[in-house]
Amino acid sequence: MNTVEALKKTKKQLHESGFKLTPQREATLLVLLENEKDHLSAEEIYFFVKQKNADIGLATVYRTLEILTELKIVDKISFDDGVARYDLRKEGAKHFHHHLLCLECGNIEEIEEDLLGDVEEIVEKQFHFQVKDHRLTFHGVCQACQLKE
Amino acid sequence: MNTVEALKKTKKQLHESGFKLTPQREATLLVLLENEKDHLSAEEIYFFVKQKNADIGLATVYRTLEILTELKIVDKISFDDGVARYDLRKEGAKHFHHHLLCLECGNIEEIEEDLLGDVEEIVEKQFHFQVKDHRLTFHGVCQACQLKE
DNA sequence: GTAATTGCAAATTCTTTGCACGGTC
DNA sequence: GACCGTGCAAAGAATTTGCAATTAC
Repeated sequence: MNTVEALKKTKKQLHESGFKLTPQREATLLVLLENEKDHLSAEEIYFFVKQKNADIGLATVYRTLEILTELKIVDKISFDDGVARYDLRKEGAKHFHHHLLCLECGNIEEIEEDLLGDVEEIVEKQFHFQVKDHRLTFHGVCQACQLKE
Repeated sequence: MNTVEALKKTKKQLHESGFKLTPQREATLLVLLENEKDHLSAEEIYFFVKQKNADIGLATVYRTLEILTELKIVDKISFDDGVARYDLRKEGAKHFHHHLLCLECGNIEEIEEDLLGDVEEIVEKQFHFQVKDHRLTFHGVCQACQLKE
Protein backbone atom coordinates (compact mmCIF):
# COMPACT_ATOMS: atom_id res chain seq x y z
CA MET A 1 0.00 0.00 0.00
CA ASN A 2 1.44 3.35 -0.96
CA THR A 3 1.40 6.55 1.00
CA VAL A 4 -1.59 8.13 -0.72
CA GLU A 5 -3.73 5.06 -0.18
CA ALA A 6 -2.65 4.80 3.41
CA LEU A 7 -3.59 8.40 4.03
CA LYS A 8 -6.97 7.95 2.37
CA LYS A 9 -7.71 4.92 4.43
CA THR A 10 -6.76 6.66 7.63
CA LYS A 11 -8.87 9.67 6.71
CA LYS A 12 -11.84 7.37 6.36
CA GLN A 13 -11.11 5.76 9.70
CA LEU A 14 -10.87 9.16 11.33
CA HIS A 15 -14.14 10.34 9.82
CA GLU A 16 -15.92 7.20 10.89
CA SER A 17 -15.00 8.04 14.43
CA GLY A 18 -15.94 11.70 14.12
CA PHE A 19 -12.43 13.11 13.71
CA LYS A 20 -11.13 15.37 11.00
CA LEU A 21 -8.00 14.97 8.95
CA THR A 22 -6.30 18.29 9.64
CA PRO A 23 -3.00 19.30 8.04
CA GLN A 24 -1.28 18.64 11.34
CA ARG A 25 -2.65 15.15 11.56
CA GLU A 26 -1.76 14.49 7.95
CA ALA A 27 1.81 15.66 8.50
CA THR A 28 2.10 13.47 11.57
CA LEU A 29 0.88 10.47 9.63
CA LEU A 30 3.34 11.18 6.84
CA VAL A 31 6.20 11.25 9.29
CA LEU A 32 5.07 7.94 10.70
CA LEU A 33 4.81 6.44 7.22
CA GLU A 34 8.22 7.72 6.21
CA ASN A 35 9.83 6.31 9.34
CA GLU A 36 8.03 3.03 9.56
CA LYS A 37 11.16 1.20 10.57
CA ASP A 38 11.97 3.50 13.44
CA HIS A 39 10.35 3.73 16.78
CA LEU A 40 9.88 7.42 17.19
CA SER A 41 8.99 9.17 20.39
CA ALA A 42 6.47 12.00 20.43
CA GLU A 43 9.31 14.48 20.65
CA GLU A 44 11.02 13.00 17.61
CA ILE A 45 7.81 12.97 15.62
CA TYR A 46 7.28 16.60 16.57
CA PHE A 47 10.75 17.43 15.29
CA PHE A 48 10.14 15.75 11.93
CA VAL A 49 6.69 17.25 11.54
CA LYS A 50 8.09 20.71 12.21
CA GLN A 51 10.31 20.29 9.19
CA LYS A 52 7.25 19.76 7.02
CA ASN A 53 4.78 22.09 8.57
CA ALA A 54 6.07 24.83 10.81
CA ASP A 55 2.73 25.25 12.49
CA ILE A 56 2.33 22.47 14.92
CA GLY A 57 2.63 22.26 18.65
CA LEU A 58 3.99 19.37 20.65
CA ALA A 59 0.62 19.07 22.37
CA THR A 60 -1.05 18.47 19.02
CA VAL A 61 1.39 15.69 18.25
CA TYR A 62 0.52 14.06 21.56
CA ARG A 63 -3.18 14.51 20.92
CA THR A 64 -2.89 13.09 17.41
CA LEU A 65 -0.93 10.10 18.62
CA GLU A 66 -3.52 9.48 21.28
CA ILE A 67 -6.27 9.34 18.68
CA LEU A 68 -4.24 7.14 16.36
CA THR A 69 -3.54 4.77 19.21
CA GLU A 70 -7.20 4.66 20.09
CA LEU A 71 -8.10 3.79 16.50
CA LYS A 72 -5.36 1.16 16.50
CA ILE A 73 -3.59 2.86 13.61
CA VAL A 74 -0.45 3.07 15.69
CA ASP A 75 0.75 1.07 18.65
CA LYS A 76 2.18 2.74 21.68
CA ILE A 77 5.11 0.90 23.16
CA SER A 78 7.71 1.50 25.80
CA PHE A 79 11.09 -0.15 25.97
CA ASP A 80 11.37 0.51 29.70
CA ASP A 81 13.36 3.69 29.19
CA GLY A 82 10.62 6.07 30.23
CA VAL A 83 9.69 7.34 26.78
CA ALA A 84 6.63 6.23 24.87
CA ARG A 85 7.26 5.28 21.27
CA TYR A 86 4.80 4.95 18.46
CA ASP A 87 4.79 2.30 15.80
CA LEU A 88 2.58 2.26 12.74
CA ARG A 89 0.55 -0.88 12.64
CA LYS A 90 1.41 -2.81 9.53
CA GLU A 91 -1.33 -3.15 6.96
CA GLY A 92 -3.02 -6.51 7.26
CA ALA A 93 -0.96 -7.51 10.24
CA LYS A 94 -3.16 -9.39 12.64
CA HIS A 95 -0.73 -8.75 15.42
CA PHE A 96 1.85 -6.34 16.58
CA HIS A 97 5.29 -7.24 15.33
CA HIS A 98 8.11 -8.19 17.66
CA HIS A 99 11.25 -6.33 18.63
CA LEU A 100 14.89 -7.17 19.21
CA LEU A 101 16.47 -4.62 21.51
CA CYS A 102 20.26 -4.66 21.57
CA LEU A 103 21.60 -4.00 25.06
CA GLU A 104 24.98 -2.93 23.66
CA CYS A 105 24.11 -0.37 21.00
CA GLY A 106 20.45 0.27 21.76
CA ASN A 107 19.34 -0.53 18.25
CA ILE A 108 15.89 -2.00 17.75
CA GLU A 109 15.16 -4.49 14.99
CA GLU A 110 11.71 -5.63 13.99
CA ILE A 111 10.47 -9.11 13.31
CA GLU A 112 7.41 -9.26 11.12
CA GLU A 113 6.74 -12.98 11.32
CA ASP A 114 4.24 -13.99 13.88
CA LEU A 115 6.18 -16.30 16.12
CA LEU A 116 3.54 -16.56 18.78
CA GLY A 117 0.84 -18.64 17.12
CA ASP A 118 1.44 -21.70 19.26
CA VAL A 119 2.05 -19.70 22.39
CA GLU A 120 -1.21 -17.80 21.98
CA GLU A 121 -3.06 -21.05 21.63
CA ILE A 122 -1.61 -22.24 24.92
CA VAL A 123 -2.56 -18.99 26.59
CA GLU A 124 -6.12 -19.19 25.28
CA LYS A 125 -6.66 -22.86 26.09
CA GLN A 126 -4.63 -23.31 29.23
CA PHE A 127 -5.05 -19.93 30.87
CA HIS A 128 -8.49 -19.14 29.51
CA PHE A 129 -7.32 -15.73 28.40
CA GLN A 130 -8.79 -14.26 25.23
CA VAL A 131 -5.79 -12.81 23.41
CA LYS A 132 -6.29 -9.60 21.45
CA ASP A 133 -2.73 -8.42 21.02
CA HIS A 134 0.71 -8.80 22.42
CA ARG A 135 4.01 -7.12 23.12
CA LEU A 136 7.13 -9.17 22.67
CA THR A 137 10.63 -7.74 22.94
CA PHE A 138 13.81 -9.70 23.22
CA HIS A 139 16.73 -8.13 25.05
CA GLY A 140 20.13 -9.26 23.90
CA VAL A 141 23.02 -8.62 21.59
CA CYS A 142 22.53 -7.91 17.89
CA GLN A 143 24.65 -9.49 15.22
CA ALA A 144 26.75 -6.38 14.62
CA CYS A 145 27.65 -6.12 18.30
CA GLN A 146 28.43 -9.83 18.52
CA LEU A 147 30.96 -9.41 15.73
CA LYS A 148 32.49 -6.38 17.40
CA GLU A 149 33.42 -8.37 20.49
CA MET B 1 12.62 -19.97 49.46
CA ASN B 2 11.31 -18.12 52.46
CA THR B 3 11.59 -14.46 53.25
CA VAL B 4 14.58 -14.74 55.59
CA GLU B 5 16.57 -16.75 53.09
CA ALA B 6 15.67 -14.39 50.28
CA LEU B 7 16.83 -11.42 52.32
CA LYS B 8 20.08 -13.14 53.21
CA LYS B 9 20.77 -13.98 49.62
CA THR B 10 20.08 -10.45 48.49
CA LYS B 11 22.28 -9.08 51.25
CA LYS B 12 25.10 -11.21 49.92
CA GLN B 13 24.47 -10.01 46.38
CA LEU B 14 24.49 -6.41 47.53
CA HIS B 15 27.73 -6.85 49.45
CA GLU B 16 29.41 -8.51 46.51
CA SER B 17 28.71 -5.39 44.52
CA GLY B 18 29.81 -3.03 47.27
CA PHE B 19 26.37 -2.05 48.55
CA LYS B 20 25.00 -2.26 52.04
CA LEU B 21 21.70 -3.70 53.17
CA THR B 22 20.31 -0.69 54.98
CA PRO B 23 17.00 -0.73 56.86
CA GLN B 24 15.44 1.20 53.99
CA ARG B 25 16.63 -1.30 51.43
CA GLU B 26 15.52 -4.17 53.62
CA ALA B 27 12.06 -2.67 54.02
CA THR B 28 11.81 -2.14 50.28
CA LEU B 29 12.76 -5.75 49.65
CA LEU B 30 10.22 -6.96 52.18
CA VAL B 31 7.49 -5.02 50.44
CA LEU B 32 8.52 -6.55 47.14
CA LEU B 33 8.52 -10.03 48.65
CA GLU B 34 5.14 -9.55 50.28
CA ASN B 35 3.61 -8.33 47.05
CA GLU B 36 5.26 -10.71 44.64
CA LYS B 37 2.10 -11.14 42.66
CA ASP B 38 1.54 -7.45 42.14
CA HIS B 39 3.35 -5.11 39.85
CA LEU B 40 4.02 -2.17 42.07
CA SER B 41 5.15 1.23 40.92
CA ALA B 42 7.83 3.13 42.83
CA GLU B 43 5.13 5.31 44.34
CA GLU B 44 3.19 2.27 45.56
CA ILE B 45 6.30 0.67 47.00
CA TYR B 46 7.06 3.93 48.78
CA PHE B 47 3.58 3.92 50.27
CA PHE B 48 3.93 0.37 51.58
CA VAL B 49 7.43 0.93 52.91
CA LYS B 50 6.25 4.02 54.78
CA GLN B 51 3.86 1.81 56.70
CA LYS B 52 6.77 -0.29 57.92
CA ASN B 53 9.44 2.29 58.37
CA ALA B 54 8.41 5.90 58.62
CA ASP B 55 11.83 7.15 57.68
CA ILE B 56 12.23 6.73 53.99
CA GLY B 57 12.09 9.13 51.12
CA LEU B 58 10.71 8.48 47.69
CA ALA B 59 14.13 9.18 46.23
CA THR B 60 15.59 6.35 48.28
CA VAL B 61 12.99 3.98 46.93
CA TYR B 62 13.93 4.99 43.40
CA ARG B 63 17.61 4.61 44.18
CA THR B 64 17.08 1.21 45.77
CA LEU B 65 15.03 0.01 42.82
CA GLU B 66 17.71 1.18 40.47
CA ILE B 67 20.32 -0.89 42.29
CA LEU B 68 18.06 -3.93 42.46
CA THR B 69 17.36 -3.65 38.75
CA GLU B 70 21.06 -3.39 38.03
CA LEU B 71 21.73 -6.54 40.06
CA LYS B 72 18.86 -8.26 38.26
CA ILE B 73 17.06 -8.87 41.52
CA VAL B 74 14.03 -7.08 40.17
CA ASP B 75 12.86 -6.44 36.63
CA LYS B 76 11.65 -3.05 35.56
CA ILE B 77 8.69 -3.20 33.25
CA SER B 78 6.20 -0.80 31.75
CA PHE B 79 2.74 -1.70 30.57
CA ASP B 80 2.59 1.33 28.28
CA ASP B 81 0.77 3.42 30.86
CA GLY B 82 3.69 5.72 31.65
CA VAL B 83 4.61 4.27 35.03
CA ALA B 84 7.53 1.97 35.64
CA ARG B 85 6.72 -1.14 37.62
CA TYR B 86 9.03 -3.46 39.45
CA ASP B 87 8.78 -7.21 39.57
CA LEU B 88 10.83 -9.47 41.78
CA ARG B 89 12.71 -11.97 39.69
CA LYS B 90 11.62 -15.45 40.64
CA GLU B 91 14.23 -17.63 42.25
CA GLY B 92 15.83 -19.91 39.73
CA ALA B 93 13.89 -18.45 36.84
CA LYS B 94 16.13 -18.27 33.83
CA HIS B 95 13.84 -15.76 32.23
CA PHE B 96 11.41 -13.08 33.05
CA HIS B 97 7.89 -14.44 33.40
CA HIS B 98 5.09 -13.41 31.08
CA HIS B 99 2.07 -11.24 31.70
CA LEU B 100 -1.57 -11.28 30.76
CA LEU B 101 -3.00 -7.77 30.84
CA CYS B 102 -6.78 -7.58 30.84
CA LEU B 103 -8.02 -4.65 28.77
CA GLU B 104 -11.36 -4.66 30.57
CA CYS B 105 -10.44 -4.67 34.24
CA GLY B 106 -6.74 -3.85 34.06
CA ASN B 107 -5.74 -6.88 36.06
CA ILE B 108 -2.39 -8.46 35.36
CA GLU B 109 -1.82 -12.18 35.67
CA GLU B 110 1.53 -13.87 35.57
CA ILE B 111 2.60 -16.94 33.68
CA GLU B 112 5.59 -18.70 35.13
CA GLU B 113 6.08 -21.31 32.44
CA ASP B 114 8.61 -20.40 29.83
CA LEU B 115 6.60 -20.46 26.63
CA LEU B 116 9.29 -18.95 24.49
CA GLY B 117 11.87 -21.74 24.22
CA ASP B 118 11.16 -22.48 20.58
CA VAL B 119 10.70 -18.86 19.67
CA GLU B 120 14.04 -17.90 21.19
CA GLU B 121 15.72 -20.60 19.21
CA ILE B 122 14.29 -19.16 16.01
CA VAL B 123 15.42 -15.68 16.98
CA GLU B 124 18.93 -16.90 17.74
CA LYS B 125 19.30 -19.03 14.63
CA GLN B 126 17.31 -17.14 12.07
CA PHE B 127 17.92 -13.58 13.16
CA HIS B 128 21.38 -14.08 14.63
CA PHE B 129 20.35 -12.30 17.79
CA GLN B 130 21.84 -13.44 21.08
CA VAL B 131 18.89 -13.49 23.46
CA LYS B 132 19.51 -12.51 27.08
CA ASP B 133 16.02 -11.79 28.28
CA HIS B 134 12.56 -10.95 27.06
CA ARG B 135 9.37 -9.09 27.76
CA LEU B 136 6.14 -10.75 26.75
CA THR B 137 2.74 -9.37 27.58
CA PHE B 138 -0.54 -10.46 26.10
CA HIS B 139 -3.33 -7.92 25.87
CA GLY B 140 -6.81 -9.36 25.99
CA VAL B 141 -9.72 -10.34 28.18
CA CYS B 142 -9.28 -12.35 31.34
CA GLN B 143 -11.53 -15.24 32.26
CA ALA B 144 -13.48 -13.28 34.84
CA CYS B 145 -14.29 -10.53 32.34
CA GLN B 146 -15.24 -13.07 29.68
CA LEU B 147 -17.81 -14.55 32.05
CA LYS B 148 -19.16 -11.12 32.91
CA GLU B 149 -20.13 -10.44 29.30
C1' DG C 1 -22.50 27.67 11.30
C1' DT C 2 -20.66 25.03 14.65
C1' DA C 3 -18.37 21.58 16.81
C1' DA C 4 -13.76 19.96 16.48
C1' DT C 5 -9.03 21.32 16.58
C1' DT C 6 -5.09 24.04 17.49
C1' DG C 7 -1.04 26.52 19.83
C1' DC C 8 0.64 28.17 23.74
C1' DA C 9 1.67 28.22 28.39
C1' DA C 10 0.76 26.42 32.67
C1' DA C 11 0.02 22.38 35.25
C1' DT C 12 0.85 17.52 36.32
C1' DT C 13 3.17 13.38 36.81
C1' DC C 14 7.11 10.54 37.15
C1' DT C 15 11.89 10.34 38.03
C1' DT C 16 16.56 12.09 38.93
C1' DT C 17 19.94 15.00 41.16
C1' DG C 18 22.56 18.18 44.45
C1' DC C 19 23.82 18.64 48.82
C1' DA C 20 24.38 18.71 53.73
C1' DC C 21 23.73 15.52 57.31
C1' DG C 22 23.90 10.84 59.58
C1' DG C 23 25.53 6.06 60.12
C1' DT C 24 29.01 2.43 59.69
C1' DC C 25 33.34 -0.05 59.84
C1' DG D 1 37.66 9.62 59.30
C1' DA D 2 36.46 8.06 54.68
C1' DC D 3 32.66 6.64 52.44
C1' DC D 4 28.27 5.13 51.53
C1' DG D 5 23.53 6.14 52.08
C1' DT D 6 19.69 9.19 53.23
C1' DG D 7 16.04 12.84 53.20
C1' DC D 8 14.59 16.85 51.36
C1' DA D 9 13.82 20.06 48.07
C1' DA D 10 14.78 21.51 43.64
C1' DA D 11 15.46 20.24 38.95
C1' DG D 12 14.36 17.76 34.91
C1' DA D 13 11.84 15.09 31.55
C1' DA D 14 7.56 13.47 29.58
C1' DT D 15 2.93 14.23 29.06
C1' DT D 16 -1.63 16.47 29.81
C1' DT D 17 -4.80 20.23 30.24
C1' DG D 18 -7.28 24.93 30.06
C1' DC D 19 -8.54 28.26 27.10
C1' DA D 20 -9.15 31.62 23.54
C1' DA D 21 -8.57 31.77 18.71
C1' DT D 22 -9.03 29.19 14.39
C1' DT D 23 -10.50 25.83 11.02
C1' DA D 24 -12.62 21.78 8.60
C1' DC D 25 -16.63 20.09 6.86
